[in-house]
Amino acid sequence: MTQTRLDAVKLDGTGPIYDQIRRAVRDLILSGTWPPGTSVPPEHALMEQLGASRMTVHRALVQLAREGLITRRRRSGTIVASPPASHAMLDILSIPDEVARLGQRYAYEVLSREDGRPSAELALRFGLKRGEKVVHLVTLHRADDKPHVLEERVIHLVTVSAAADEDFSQTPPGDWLLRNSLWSQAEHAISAVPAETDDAQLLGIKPGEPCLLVERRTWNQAAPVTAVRLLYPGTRHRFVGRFGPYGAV
Amino acid sequence: MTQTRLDAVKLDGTGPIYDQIRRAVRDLILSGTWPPGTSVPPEHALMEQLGASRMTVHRALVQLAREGLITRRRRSGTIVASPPASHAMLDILSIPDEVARLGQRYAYEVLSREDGRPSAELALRFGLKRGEKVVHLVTLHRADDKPHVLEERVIHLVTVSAAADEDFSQTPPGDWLLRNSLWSQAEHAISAVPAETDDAQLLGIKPGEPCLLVERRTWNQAAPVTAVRLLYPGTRHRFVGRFGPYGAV
DNA sequence: GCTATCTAATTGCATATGCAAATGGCAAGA
DNA sequence: TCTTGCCATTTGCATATGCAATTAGATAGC
Repeated sequence: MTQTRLDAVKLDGTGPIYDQIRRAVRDLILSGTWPPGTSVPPEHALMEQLGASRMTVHRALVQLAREGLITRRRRSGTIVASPPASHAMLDILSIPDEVARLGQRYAYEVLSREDGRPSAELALRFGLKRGEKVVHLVTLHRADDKPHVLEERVIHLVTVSAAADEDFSQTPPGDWLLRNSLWSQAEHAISAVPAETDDAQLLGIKPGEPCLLVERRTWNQAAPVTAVRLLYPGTRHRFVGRFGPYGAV
Repeated sequence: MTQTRLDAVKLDGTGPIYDQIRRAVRDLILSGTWPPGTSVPPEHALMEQLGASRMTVHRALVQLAREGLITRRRRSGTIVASPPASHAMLDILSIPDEVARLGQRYAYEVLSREDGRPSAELALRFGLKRGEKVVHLVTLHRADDKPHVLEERVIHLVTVSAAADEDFSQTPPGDWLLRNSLWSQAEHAISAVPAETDDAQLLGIKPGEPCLLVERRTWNQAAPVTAVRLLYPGTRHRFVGRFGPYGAV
């Protein structure tokens, strides 16, 4: 359990007090200053430190709890929650988990790796600037030995410098990043494309067969972290989501 | 502005009072008793009717407002919100809106319609029981005159009986349903499939070209409402979503 | 050592109170 | 008629207070 520095909580004076508190704590969590497992100061302490009433502090923390950033228990106190490993809707971030959920055996291999500045073609494909140093990886994931998804990824070394010293032989890059990087925003797009000849061969399908292409880019406070293209054989794969009229269920 | 019957709000005695109030109001909204636009009684009135303090009523309503079920304005009061026409992530429910967002001109035509009990093939495709009476529609949506998406839909008459008397010449079935039916749950799946010969011709592409297939089924309290298959030419279409580590942004 | 009991820390909930902010609608005035 | 200003209604926010529920950790008893 990490020690918490109380004076790290700073209000900015704009908007309602409860919301200032909420944002202050949220920012400490999202910035990584208070990593998952950190205990958040009790309402009492925050109340004194900030000069607000307990109910006001309470309101901020209750809201953060509903947003899933913290978990609270009587007497035990409040701790920073771990981000959910997989995401609602269509975004399952861990491919090993995804395969396990299908009840199949997972395996993967790194097909290629290049470090350094991107080639013109690579920069174009992932929208990189030529100067940015990246790790470029191609990985094939298998389920019960059959090709499951082909992953092509760049990792920005300026944001995730540790990636230079990791060989990804034990942990696939997506899972490694989940544990070794922070992200605050992601964007992804899904489309259907025909398989290129090379990719088709790797996936064990015919060229031109439909594939689901998931492209995802991830940032931490405007700094790029990673970008990935996941190519799924379309006839074998589908994304399922469940929701209600006012939001995800 | 619909008149609101105050005594419709009934607490069930289980759990915190603020949550009883929240659920009571929520249920009145989701059941359609208070349709969108209805004005919710002011905090004062609820406070007296329920014998709770204003702050407790307030807490319930504030939470419903954050969930998007109601909108509140000082002095004007609180009204039931309209369900968002389009949905976060990948689910844009209104195809006219989707096309308008691309800055293109929208048009559509109903290619076929059959009412009654489904054929064996249709029942299989949509997972229907043979006895269920449905409307079966095939609709082609165009953007700037080019085929945009091919829609095949069944509407369950037992749940949406008004569909029998609607010819869908003015409003496409998806939009008509948004206004003329209630739903509480939906499930959708996205996959990539090759275009069948017939579908390819309608969409103006070659047979076997990749398409994005969105299959969505919708229920209201366990009763099926509608099921739809949307076939998008894959190379022209993509779904985009944006989110953060703890949920949609 | 093990168990039952107690204590106190911490969050959860509800109430009462007061003031602030926004604004629909009325009234007065031009 | 049109505009301006005022008032009453309604929600928004913050505080103070008190008690309930949970439970980690200490203590006492065996």
